Amino acid sequence: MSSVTNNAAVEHPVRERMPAAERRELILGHASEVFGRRGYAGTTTEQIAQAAGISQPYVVRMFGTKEKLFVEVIERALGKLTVAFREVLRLHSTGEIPSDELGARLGQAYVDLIEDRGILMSLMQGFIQGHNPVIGERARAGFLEIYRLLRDEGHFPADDVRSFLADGMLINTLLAIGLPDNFEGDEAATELMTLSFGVKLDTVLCAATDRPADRP
Amino acid sequence: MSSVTNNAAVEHPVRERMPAAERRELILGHASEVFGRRGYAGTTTEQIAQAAGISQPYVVRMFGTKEKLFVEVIERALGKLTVAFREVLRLHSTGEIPSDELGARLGQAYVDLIEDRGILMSLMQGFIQGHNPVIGERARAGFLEIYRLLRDEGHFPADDVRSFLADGMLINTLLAIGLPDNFEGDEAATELMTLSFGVKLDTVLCAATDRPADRP
DNA sequence: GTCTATACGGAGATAGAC
DNA sequence: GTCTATCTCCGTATAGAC
Repeated sequence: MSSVTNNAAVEHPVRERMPAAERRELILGHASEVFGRRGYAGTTTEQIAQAAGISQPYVVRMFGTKEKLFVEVIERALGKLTVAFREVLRLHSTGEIPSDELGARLGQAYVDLIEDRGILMSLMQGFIQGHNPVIGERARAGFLEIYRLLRDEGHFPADDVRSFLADGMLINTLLAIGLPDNFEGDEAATELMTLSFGVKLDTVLCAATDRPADRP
Repeated sequence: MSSVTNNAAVEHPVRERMPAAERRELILGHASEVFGRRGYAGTTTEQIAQAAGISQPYVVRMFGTKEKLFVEVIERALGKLTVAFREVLRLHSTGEIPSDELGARLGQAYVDLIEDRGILMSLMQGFIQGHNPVIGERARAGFLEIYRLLRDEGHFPADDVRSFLADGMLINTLLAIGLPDNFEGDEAATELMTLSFGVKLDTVLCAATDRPADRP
Protein backbone atom coordinates (compact mmCIF):
# COMPACT_ATOMS: atom_id res chain seq x y z
CA MET A 1 0.00 0.00 0.00
CA SER A 2 2.71 2.43 0.95
CA SER A 3 4.50 1.90 -2.35
CA VAL A 4 2.11 4.00 -4.40
CA THR A 5 4.18 6.66 -6.14
CA ASN A 6 4.06 8.88 -9.17
CA ASN A 7 5.48 6.08 -11.31
CA ALA A 8 3.25 5.61 -14.34
CA ALA A 9 4.05 1.91 -14.59
CA VAL A 10 3.36 1.18 -10.93
CA GLU A 11 0.99 -1.58 -9.91
CA HIS A 12 -2.42 -0.48 -8.68
CA PRO A 13 -2.36 -1.62 -5.05
CA VAL A 14 -6.05 -2.44 -4.90
CA ARG A 15 -5.87 -4.90 -7.76
CA GLU A 16 -2.29 -5.95 -7.22
CA ARG A 17 -3.17 -9.66 -7.23
CA MET A 18 -6.26 -9.51 -9.37
CA PRO A 19 -4.69 -10.55 -12.66
CA ALA A 20 -3.84 -13.94 -11.15
CA ALA A 21 -7.37 -14.45 -9.87
CA GLU A 22 -8.85 -13.28 -13.14
CA ARG A 23 -6.60 -15.54 -15.13
CA ARG A 24 -7.53 -18.40 -12.87
CA GLU A 25 -11.22 -17.86 -13.48
CA LEU A 26 -10.51 -17.48 -17.19
CA ILE A 27 -8.71 -20.80 -17.30
CA LEU A 28 -11.46 -22.48 -15.31
CA GLY A 29 -13.99 -21.24 -17.83
CA HIS A 30 -12.04 -22.67 -20.73
CA ALA A 31 -11.30 -25.86 -18.85
CA SER A 32 -14.99 -26.24 -18.14
CA GLU A 33 -15.79 -26.03 -21.83
CA VAL A 34 -13.10 -28.46 -22.95
CA PHE A 35 -13.67 -30.96 -20.13
CA GLY A 36 -17.38 -30.79 -20.85
CA ARG A 37 -16.91 -31.52 -24.51
CA ARG A 38 -14.23 -34.20 -24.39
CA GLY A 39 -14.62 -35.70 -20.94
CA TYR A 40 -12.18 -35.88 -18.06
CA ALA A 41 -9.85 -38.54 -19.43
CA GLY A 42 -10.36 -37.41 -23.02
CA THR A 43 -9.14 -33.89 -22.33
CA THR A 44 -5.47 -32.98 -22.39
CA THR A 45 -3.99 -30.16 -20.40
CA GLU A 46 -2.55 -28.97 -23.70
CA GLN A 47 -6.06 -28.50 -25.13
CA ILE A 48 -7.05 -26.45 -22.12
CA ALA A 49 -3.88 -24.42 -22.39
CA GLN A 50 -4.54 -23.64 -26.04
CA ALA A 51 -8.12 -22.66 -25.33
CA ALA A 52 -6.92 -20.29 -22.63
CA GLY A 53 -3.97 -19.01 -24.67
CA ILE A 54 -1.26 -20.07 -22.26
CA SER A 55 1.33 -22.83 -22.11
CA GLN A 56 0.56 -26.38 -21.03
CA PRO A 57 3.05 -26.49 -18.16
CA TYR A 58 1.53 -23.33 -16.78
CA VAL A 59 -1.86 -24.99 -16.54
CA VAL A 60 -0.33 -27.80 -14.54
CA ARG A 61 1.66 -25.37 -12.45
CA MET A 62 -1.35 -23.36 -11.53
CA PHE A 63 -3.58 -26.25 -10.48
CA GLY A 64 -1.11 -28.91 -9.45
CA THR A 65 -2.57 -31.80 -11.40
CA LYS A 66 -5.19 -32.38 -14.04
CA GLU A 67 -7.38 -34.05 -11.45
CA LYS A 68 -7.26 -31.07 -9.12
CA LEU A 69 -8.11 -28.79 -12.01
CA PHE A 70 -11.12 -30.93 -12.83
CA VAL A 71 -12.29 -30.83 -9.24
CA GLU A 72 -12.10 -27.05 -9.30
CA VAL A 73 -14.11 -27.02 -12.50
CA ILE A 74 -16.84 -29.07 -10.84
CA GLU A 75 -16.81 -26.97 -7.69
CA ARG A 76 -17.23 -23.91 -9.86
CA ALA A 77 -20.17 -25.42 -11.71
CA LEU A 78 -21.84 -26.59 -8.51
CA GLY A 79 -21.24 -23.18 -7.01
CA LYS A 80 -22.91 -21.37 -9.87
CA LEU A 81 -25.85 -23.76 -9.71
CA THR A 82 -26.25 -23.22 -5.99
CA VAL A 83 -26.08 -19.46 -6.38
CA ALA A 84 -28.70 -19.50 -9.13
CA PHE A 85 -31.11 -21.62 -7.11
CA ARG A 86 -30.53 -19.64 -3.94
CA GLU A 87 -31.32 -16.40 -5.73
CA VAL A 88 -34.68 -17.77 -6.87
CA LEU A 89 -35.39 -19.03 -3.36
CA ARG A 90 -34.53 -15.62 -1.97
CA LEU A 91 -36.93 -13.90 -4.34
CA HIS A 92 -39.56 -16.36 -3.21
CA SER A 93 -38.93 -15.68 0.45
CA THR A 94 -39.34 -11.93 -0.13
CA GLY A 95 -42.63 -12.55 -1.88
CA GLU A 96 -41.40 -11.47 -5.30
CA ILE A 97 -42.10 -14.96 -6.59
CA PRO A 98 -45.44 -16.57 -5.66
CA SER A 99 -45.30 -20.13 -4.39
CA ASP A 100 -47.15 -21.57 -7.34
CA GLU A 101 -44.47 -20.26 -9.65
CA LEU A 102 -41.48 -21.38 -7.67
CA GLY A 103 -40.97 -24.69 -9.46
CA ALA A 104 -41.17 -23.11 -12.87
CA ARG A 105 -38.77 -20.35 -11.90
CA LEU A 106 -36.26 -22.82 -10.55
CA GLY A 107 -36.50 -24.78 -13.79
CA GLN A 108 -36.03 -21.60 -15.75
CA ALA A 109 -32.99 -20.70 -13.69
CA TYR A 110 -31.56 -24.12 -14.45
CA VAL A 111 -32.10 -23.90 -18.20
CA ASP A 112 -30.68 -20.38 -18.19
CA LEU A 113 -27.56 -21.54 -16.38
CA ILE A 114 -26.87 -24.47 -18.64
CA GLU A 115 -27.01 -22.34 -21.71
CA ASP A 116 -23.36 -22.44 -20.79
CA ARG A 117 -22.84 -25.94 -22.07
CA GLY A 118 -19.48 -26.09 -20.36
CA ILE A 119 -21.12 -25.87 -16.96
CA LEU A 120 -23.74 -28.46 -17.76
CA MET A 121 -21.43 -30.91 -19.43
CA SER A 122 -18.61 -30.67 -16.92
CA LEU A 123 -21.18 -31.41 -14.24
CA MET A 124 -22.31 -34.45 -16.19
CA GLN A 125 -18.72 -35.51 -16.67
CA GLY A 126 -18.27 -35.23 -12.93
CA PHE A 127 -21.34 -37.34 -12.25
CA ILE A 128 -20.04 -40.30 -14.20
CA GLN A 129 -16.74 -40.27 -12.33
CA GLY A 130 -18.40 -41.88 -9.33
CA HIS A 131 -15.68 -44.52 -9.09
CA ASN A 132 -12.95 -41.93 -8.82
CA PRO A 133 -12.32 -41.48 -5.10
CA VAL A 134 -11.78 -37.75 -5.08
CA ILE A 135 -13.97 -36.66 -7.99
CA GLY A 136 -16.73 -39.12 -7.15
CA GLU A 137 -16.91 -37.98 -3.56
CA ARG A 138 -17.26 -34.37 -4.65
CA ALA A 139 -19.92 -35.23 -7.21
CA ARG A 140 -22.02 -37.14 -4.66
CA ALA A 141 -21.72 -34.41 -2.07
CA GLY A 142 -22.64 -31.76 -4.61
CA PHE A 143 -25.68 -33.62 -5.85
CA LEU A 144 -26.98 -34.13 -2.35
CA GLU A 145 -26.37 -30.50 -1.49
CA ILE A 146 -28.63 -29.47 -4.34
CA TYR A 147 -31.25 -31.94 -3.20
CA ARG A 148 -31.19 -30.65 0.35
CA LEU A 149 -31.16 -27.03 -0.78
CA LEU A 150 -34.36 -27.49 -2.78
CA ARG A 151 -36.08 -29.60 -0.18
CA ASP A 152 -35.17 -27.65 2.93
CA GLU A 153 -34.92 -24.08 1.70
CA GLY A 154 -37.48 -24.49 -1.05
CA HIS A 155 -39.86 -26.26 1.32
CA PHE A 156 -40.84 -28.72 -1.38
CA PRO A 157 -42.15 -32.20 -0.63
CA ALA A 158 -39.30 -34.66 -1.14
CA ASP A 159 -40.96 -36.34 -4.10
CA ASP A 160 -41.45 -33.03 -5.87
CA VAL A 161 -37.74 -32.41 -5.55
CA ARG A 162 -37.04 -35.88 -6.89
CA SER A 163 -39.31 -35.20 -9.83
CA PHE A 164 -37.65 -31.84 -10.45
CA LEU A 165 -34.23 -33.44 -10.44
CA ALA A 166 -35.45 -36.19 -12.76
CA ASP A 167 -36.63 -33.63 -15.29
CA GLY A 168 -33.27 -31.92 -15.00
CA MET A 169 -31.42 -35.16 -15.59
CA LEU A 170 -33.42 -35.82 -18.73
CA ILE A 171 -32.63 -32.32 -19.98
CA ASN A 172 -28.98 -32.99 -19.22
CA THR A 173 -29.06 -36.19 -21.19
CA LEU A 174 -30.76 -34.67 -24.21
CA LEU A 175 -28.14 -31.94 -24.29
CA ALA A 176 -25.33 -34.43 -23.68
CA ILE A 177 -26.27 -36.55 -26.66
CA GLY A 178 -26.42 -33.32 -28.63
CA LEU A 179 -30.03 -33.63 -29.68
CA PRO A 180 -30.70 -29.90 -30.17
CA ASP A 181 -27.72 -29.71 -32.51
CA ASN A 182 -28.59 -32.82 -34.52
CA PHE A 183 -32.32 -33.45 -34.63
CA GLU A 184 -32.82 -32.16 -38.16
CA GLY A 185 -36.56 -32.09 -38.01
CA ASP A 186 -36.93 -35.60 -36.62
CA GLU A 187 -40.50 -35.84 -35.39
CA ALA A 188 -39.81 -37.79 -32.21
CA ALA A 189 -36.82 -35.64 -31.30
CA THR A 190 -38.79 -32.44 -31.78
CA GLU A 191 -41.65 -33.71 -29.68
CA LEU A 192 -39.40 -34.92 -26.88
CA MET A 193 -37.46 -31.67 -26.78
CA THR A 194 -40.62 -29.58 -26.81
CA LEU A 195 -41.97 -31.51 -23.85
CA SER A 196 -38.66 -31.43 -21.99
CA PHE A 197 -37.65 -27.83 -22.49
CA GLY A 198 -41.12 -26.33 -22.65
CA VAL A 199 -41.18 -22.65 -23.45
CA LYS A 200 -37.42 -22.49 -23.16
CA LEU A 201 -36.98 -24.61 -26.27
CA ASP A 202 -36.05 -21.61 -28.41
CA THR A 203 -33.30 -20.67 -26.00
CA VAL A 204 -31.86 -24.13 -26.14
CA LEU A 205 -31.94 -24.37 -29.90
CA CYS A 206 -30.47 -20.89 -30.18
CA ALA A 207 -27.61 -21.73 -27.88
CA ALA A 208 -26.96 -24.78 -30.00
CA THR A 209 -26.59 -22.67 -33.13
CA ASP A 210 -24.80 -19.64 -31.72
CA ARG A 211 -21.72 -21.46 -30.58
CA PRO A 212 -18.54 -19.45 -30.97
CA ALA A 213 -16.37 -20.64 -33.84
CA ASP A 214 -13.27 -22.62 -32.96
CA ARG A 215 -10.10 -20.65 -33.20
CA PRO A 216 -7.24 -23.04 -33.96
CA MET B 1 -20.59 -80.33 -43.07
CA SER B 2 -19.24 -83.22 -45.10
CA SER B 3 -16.07 -83.36 -43.04
CA VAL B 4 -17.67 -85.00 -40.02
CA THR B 5 -15.77 -88.21 -39.34
CA ASN B 6 -15.05 -90.63 -36.54
CA ASN B 7 -12.21 -88.42 -35.31
CA ALA B 8 -12.64 -87.89 -31.56
CA ALA B 9 -11.09 -84.40 -31.75
CA VAL B 10 -13.26 -83.27 -34.63
CA GLU B 11 -15.16 -80.02 -34.48
CA HIS B 12 -18.90 -80.28 -33.87
CA PRO B 13 -20.33 -78.98 -37.13
CA VAL B 14 -23.27 -77.26 -35.53
CA ARG B 15 -21.12 -75.13 -33.28
CA GLU B 16 -18.12 -75.03 -35.55
CA ARG B 17 -17.84 -71.25 -35.27
CA MET B 18 -19.45 -70.81 -31.90
CA PRO B 19 -16.29 -70.38 -29.84
CA ALA B 20 -15.52 -67.21 -31.77
CA ALA B 21 -19.00 -65.83 -31.26
CA GLU B 22 -18.98 -66.82 -27.60
CA ARG B 23 -15.62 -65.21 -27.06
CA ARG B 24 -16.80 -62.11 -28.81
CA GLU B 25 -19.80 -61.85 -26.49
CA LEU B 26 -17.54 -62.56 -23.55
CA ILE B 27 -15.20 -59.75 -24.50
CA LEU B 28 -18.12 -57.40 -25.06
CA GLY B 29 -19.36 -58.16 -21.58
CA HIS B 30 -16.02 -57.34 -20.02
CA ALA B 31 -15.57 -54.31 -22.23
CA SER B 32 -18.98 -53.09 -21.15
CA GLU B 33 -17.96 -53.31 -17.52
CA VAL B 34 -14.60 -51.58 -17.94
CA PHE B 35 -15.86 -48.88 -20.30
CA GLY B 36 -18.74 -48.27 -17.92
CA ARG B 37 -16.45 -47.84 -14.97
CA ARG B 38 -13.65 -45.81 -16.50
CA GLY B 39 -15.27 -44.10 -19.44
CA TYR B 40 -14.49 -44.30 -23.12
CA ALA B 41 -11.27 -42.30 -23.19
CA GLY B 42 -10.27 -43.49 -19.72
CA THR B 43 -10.33 -47.13 -20.67
CA THR B 44 -7.35 -48.83 -22.28
CA THR B 45 -7.64 -51.83 -24.55
CA GLU B 46 -5.12 -53.47 -22.25
CA GLN B 47 -7.55 -53.21 -19.32
CA ILE B 48 -10.27 -54.85 -21.37
CA ALA B 49 -7.88 -57.55 -22.51
CA GLN B 50 -6.89 -58.34 -18.93
CA ALA B 51 -10.51 -58.46 -17.83
CA ALA B 52 -11.27 -60.90 -20.62
CA GLY B 53 -8.07 -62.88 -20.13
CA ILE B 54 -6.66 -62.33 -23.60
CA SER B 55 -3.92 -60.21 -25.11
CA GLN B 56 -4.32 -56.54 -25.90
CA PRO B 57 -3.52 -56.81 -29.62
CA TYR B 58 -6.16 -59.51 -29.93
CA VAL B 59 -8.81 -57.15 -28.65
CA VAL B 60 -7.84 -54.64 -31.31
CA ARG B 61 -7.64 -57.36 -33.94
CA MET B 62 -11.11 -58.59 -33.19
CA PHE B 63 -12.86 -55.23 -33.24
CA GLY B 64 -10.66 -53.13 -35.49
CA THR B 65 -10.33 -50.09 -33.26
CA LYS B 66 -11.20 -49.08 -29.74
CA GLU B 67 -13.93 -46.83 -31.09
CA LYS B 68 -15.58 -49.65 -33.02
CA LEU B 69 -15.44 -51.83 -29.93
CA PHE B 70 -17.14 -49.11 -27.92
CA VAL B 71 -19.87 -48.76 -30.53
CA GLU B 72 -20.50 -52.49 -30.33
CA VAL B 73 -20.72 -52.24 -26.57
CA ILE B 74 -23.37 -49.56 -26.87
CA GLU B 75 -25.30 -51.44 -29.53
CA ARG B 76 -25.31 -54.44 -27.26
CA ALA B 77 -26.61 -52.43 -24.33
CA LEU B 78 -29.30 -50.74 -26.42
CA GLY B 79 -30.25 -54.11 -27.84
CA LYS B 80 -30.72 -55.65 -24.41
CA LEU B 81 -32.76 -52.67 -23.31
CA THR B 82 -34.99 -52.89 -26.37
CA VAL B 83 -35.48 -56.62 -25.90
CA ALA B 84 -36.42 -56.14 -22.25
CA PHE B 85 -38.98 -53.42 -23.01
CA ARG B 86 -40.40 -55.31 -25.97
CA GLU B 87 -40.96 -58.39 -23.83
CA VAL B 88 -43.00 -56.38 -21.32
CA LEU B 89 -44.97 -54.79 -24.14
CA ARG B 90 -45.65 -58.23 -25.59
CA LEU B 91 -46.97 -59.50 -22.25
CA HIS B 92 -49.18 -56.45 -22.15
CA SER B 93 -50.54 -57.06 -25.63
CA THR B 94 -51.44 -60.64 -24.71
CA GLY B 95 -53.29 -59.39 -21.66
CA GLU B 96 -50.86 -60.91 -19.16
CA ILE B 97 -50.06 -57.44 -17.90
CA PRO B 98 -52.99 -55.09 -17.22
CA SER B 99 -52.69 -51.59 -18.61
CA ASP B 100 -52.58 -49.93 -15.23
CA GLU B 101 -49.46 -51.93 -14.39
CA LEU B 102 -47.60 -51.37 -17.62
CA GLY B 103 -45.61 -48.37 -16.48
CA ALA B 104 -44.51 -50.05 -13.28
CA ARG B 105 -43.54 -53.22 -15.12
CA LEU B 106 -41.47 -51.29 -17.63
CA GLY B 107 -39.72 -49.53 -14.78
CA GLN B 108 -39.10 -52.84 -13.09
CA ALA B 109 -37.67 -54.28 -16.30
CA TYR B 110 -35.33 -51.31 -16.48
CA VAL B 111 -34.10 -51.60 -12.92
CA ASP B 112 -33.64 -55.35 -13.40
CA LEU B 113 -31.58 -54.81 -16.52
CA ILE B 114 -29.28 -52.23 -15.02
CA GLU B 115 -28.42 -54.46 -12.14
CA ASP B 116 -25.71 -55.11 -14.66
CA ARG B 117 -23.90 -51.87 -13.99
CA GLY B 118 -21.79 -52.37 -17.09
CA ILE B 119 -24.85 -52.05 -19.29
CA LEU B 120 -26.14 -48.99 -17.51
CA MET B 121 -22.84 -47.21 -17.28
CA SER B 122 -21.65 -47.92 -20.78
CA LEU B 123 -24.95 -46.48 -21.99
CA MET B 124 -24.31 -43.37 -19.91
CA GLN B 125 -20.79 -43.16 -21.24
CA GLY B 126 -22.24 -43.34 -24.72
CA PHE B 127 -24.71 -40.56 -24.00
CA ILE B 128 -22.00 -38.09 -23.07
CA GLN B 129 -20.08 -38.73 -26.27
CA GLY B 130 -22.55 -36.63 -28.24
CA HIS B 131 -19.75 -34.65 -29.86
CA ASN B 132 -18.13 -37.78 -31.24
CA PRO B 133 -19.46 -38.14 -34.79
CA VAL B 134 -19.85 -41.90 -34.84
CA ILE B 135 -20.58 -42.64 -31.18
CA GLY B 136 -22.79 -39.59 -30.75
CA GLU B 137 -24.88 -40.46 -33.77
CA ARG B 138 -25.46 -43.95 -32.44
CA ALA B 139 -26.35 -42.65 -28.98
CA ARG B 140 -28.91 -40.20 -30.34
CA ALA B 141 -30.49 -42.78 -32.60
CA GLY B 142 -30.66 -45.30 -29.78
CA PHE B 143 -32.25 -42.88 -27.37
CA LEU B 144 -34.91 -41.89 -29.87
CA GLU B 145 -35.60 -45.53 -30.72
CA ILE B 146 -36.42 -46.20 -27.08
CA TYR B 147 -38.63 -43.13 -26.98
CA ARG B 148 -40.56 -44.23 -30.07
CA LEU B 149 -40.80 -47.80 -28.87
CA LEU B 150 -42.47 -46.76 -25.63
CA ARG B 151 -44.70 -44.17 -27.22
CA ASP B 152 -45.82 -46.11 -30.28
CA GLU B 153 -45.83 -49.71 -29.12
CA GLY B 154 -46.62 -48.90 -25.51
CA HIS B 155 -49.37 -46.50 -26.58
CA PHE B 156 -48.40 -44.05 -23.87
CA PRO B 157 -49.09 -40.32 -24.12
CA ALA B 158 -45.88 -38.59 -25.15
CA ASP B 159 -45.52 -36.75 -21.86
CA ASP B 160 -45.84 -39.97 -19.89
CA VAL B 161 -42.95 -41.37 -21.89
CA ARG B 162 -40.96 -38.21 -21.23
CA SER B 163 -41.67 -38.54 -17.54
CA PHE B 164 -40.71 -42.21 -17.59
CA LEU B 165 -37.43 -41.40 -19.31
CA ALA B 166 -36.77 -38.59 -16.85
CA ASP B 167 -37.16 -40.96 -13.91
CA GLY B 168 -34.80 -43.35 -15.65
CA MET B 169 -32.22 -40.64 -16.19
CA LEU B 170 -32.33 -39.73 -12.50
CA ILE B 171 -31.82 -43.38 -11.59
CA ASN B 172 -28.91 -43.51 -14.03
CA THR B 173 -27.35 -40.47 -12.43
CA LEU B 174 -27.74 -41.76 -8.88
CA LEU B 175 -26.06 -44.99 -9.89
CA ALA B 176 -23.39 -43.17 -11.89
CA ILE B 177 -22.32 -41.06 -8.93
CA GLY B 178 -22.23 -44.30 -6.96
CA LEU B 179 -24.76 -43.24 -4.35
CA PRO B 180 -25.93 -46.76 -3.39
CA ASP B 181 -22.32 -47.74 -2.69
CA ASN B 182 -21.43 -44.63 -0.72
CA PHE B 183 -24.42 -43.18 1.08
CA GLU B 184 -23.47 -44.52 4.51
CA GLY B 185 -26.75 -43.77 6.16
CA ASP B 186 -26.94 -40.21 4.91
CA GLU B 187 -30.52 -39.11 5.48
CA ALA B 188 -30.99 -37.18 2.25
CA ALA B 189 -29.35 -39.89 0.17
CA THR B 190 -31.52 -42.58 1.70
CA GLU B 191 -34.66 -40.59 1.12
CA LEU B 192 -33.79 -39.75 -2.47
CA MET B 193 -32.90 -43.35 -3.29
CA THR B 194 -36.05 -44.67 -1.66
CA LEU B 195 -38.16 -42.32 -3.74
CA SER B 196 -36.24 -43.03 -6.92
CA PHE B 197 -35.94 -46.78 -6.77
CA GLY B 198 -39.16 -47.50 -4.91
CA VAL B 199 -39.66 -51.12 -3.93
CA LYS B 200 -36.62 -52.09 -5.97
CA LEU B 201 -34.31 -50.30 -3.56
CA ASP B 202 -33.19 -53.55 -1.95
CA THR B 203 -32.17 -54.93 -5.30
CA VAL B 204 -30.09 -51.89 -6.06
CA LEU B 205 -28.36 -51.85 -2.71
CA CYS B 206 -27.76 -55.58 -2.98
CA ALA B 207 -26.18 -55.27 -6.39
CA ALA B 208 -23.96 -52.56 -4.98
CA THR B 209 -22.68 -54.87 -2.26
CA ASP B 210 -22.47 -58.16 -4.14
CA ARG B 211 -20.00 -57.02 -6.70
CA PRO B 212 -17.58 -59.75 -7.74
CA ALA B 213 -14.10 -59.29 -6.31
CA ASP B 214 -11.44 -57.95 -8.64
CA ARG B 215 -9.04 -60.56 -9.79
CA PRO B 216 -5.71 -58.91 -10.53
C1' DG C 1 -7.02 -67.84 -33.90
C1' DT C 2 -3.88 -66.04 -30.66
C1' DC C 3 0.37 -64.52 -29.04
C1' DT C 4 5.02 -61.61 -28.45
C1' DA C 5 7.51 -57.78 -29.81
C1' DT C 6 7.55 -53.25 -31.06
C1' DA C 7 6.79 -48.92 -33.62
C1' DC C 8 4.94 -44.45 -33.00
C1' DG C 9 2.67 -40.79 -31.18
C1' DG C 10 1.38 -38.60 -27.54
C1' DA C 11 0.34 -36.78 -22.41
C1' DG C 12 1.32 -35.25 -17.72
C1' DA C 13 4.60 -33.48 -15.13
C1' DT C 14 9.30 -31.37 -13.90
C1' DA C 15 13.52 -28.38 -14.49
C1' DG C 16 15.07 -24.34 -15.01
C1' DA C 17 15.60 -19.95 -17.77
C1' DC C 18 13.80 -15.24 -18.08
C1' DG D 1 4.44 -15.26 -13.25
C1' DT D 2 5.22 -17.52 -17.49
C1' DC D 3 7.74 -19.82 -20.90
C1' DT D 4 10.77 -23.56 -23.49
C1' DA D 5 12.73 -27.85 -23.31
C1' DT D 6 12.45 -32.30 -21.99
C1' DC D 7 11.88 -36.68 -19.21
C1' DT D 8 9.32 -40.65 -18.87
C1' DC D 9 5.62 -43.36 -19.10
C1' DC D 10 1.62 -45.08 -21.48
C1' DG D 11 -1.64 -46.53 -25.17
C1' DT D 12 -3.12 -47.84 -29.81
C1' DA D 13 -2.15 -50.18 -33.47
C1' DT D 14 0.81 -53.11 -36.60
C1' DA D 15 4.07 -56.92 -37.89
C1' DG D 16 4.79 -61.22 -37.91
C1' DA D 17 5.66 -65.81 -35.49
C1' DC D 18 3.32 -70.05 -34.04
